[in-house]
Amino acid sequence: MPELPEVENARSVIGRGALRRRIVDVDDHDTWVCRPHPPGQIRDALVNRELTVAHRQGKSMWCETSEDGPILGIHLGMSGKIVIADPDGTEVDGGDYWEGGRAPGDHRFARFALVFADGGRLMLVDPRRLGRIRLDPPIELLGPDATSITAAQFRAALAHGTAPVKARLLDQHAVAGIGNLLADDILWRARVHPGRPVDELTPAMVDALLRATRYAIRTSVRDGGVHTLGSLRLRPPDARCPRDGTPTVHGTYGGRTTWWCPLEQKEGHP
DNA sequence: ACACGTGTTATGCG
DNA sequence: TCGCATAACACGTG
Repeated sequence: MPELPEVENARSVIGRGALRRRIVDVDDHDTWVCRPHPPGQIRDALVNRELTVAHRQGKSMWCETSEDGPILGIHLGMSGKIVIADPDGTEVDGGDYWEGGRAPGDHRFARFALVFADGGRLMLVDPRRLGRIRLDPPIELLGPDATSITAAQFRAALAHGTAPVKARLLDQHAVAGIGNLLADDILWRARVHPGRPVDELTPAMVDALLRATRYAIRTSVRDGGVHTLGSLRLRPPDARCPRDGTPTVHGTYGGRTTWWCPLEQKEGHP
């Protein structure tokens, strides 16, 4: 499922395959994925325009449109994928990221589409319909992007409150782009317990978390996904910490299943 | 059949 | 009002 590396890949798919092509039709009939827009509203706003630039911040994408048109917001959710197809339906580009069991060319779950003048199309393929398409999304609410966050911004994101650090890392308003697997990897790498309240983090822990964030983001983007992260081996069956062989434990923080090494990531005061 | 899920958001509580 | 926790969302997969 998409995390930041997959979203960056999807953005590049849009950048190389969907810009500067005149839009002649839009399939926006799925009012769940396209909420809050009624059917036809996105079409009316985009027909005869072009996408001009594709942006990403965290796991959110958006495109600028020609002639001072609206911003088109795109979010993949947990199951979405961007696919570019030829006029005859042949898939031209789906990126080289996660397929989620989908066979290339399977467009049964296309929930949204831009149709270009030559008949080609950009589709959001999304079986679970957890993705989102909307006009003028509230991008100003996003925190600093995890790929370019500064030390000062990172410290500020963890500075206040009592939330478990794992929940704060997942908060897209604090830092944009950290998903469940990346958060577990960052905490494991930094040897910080996921349940530690952010106001009980020491400066050394915050520094370790920043370094771990940069490492995890950099390597997973380079590798095109989170699947090369060592922390995946914290997960069952019979999972053991890749560093010390301790059987791992799991719980729930920030509403998501969380795995950690009980030897290295201890609760309580350091 | 049933539980689970790599994401977000509405709702409710103190 | 704020910060945080939880349920809900939708549906394929194991």
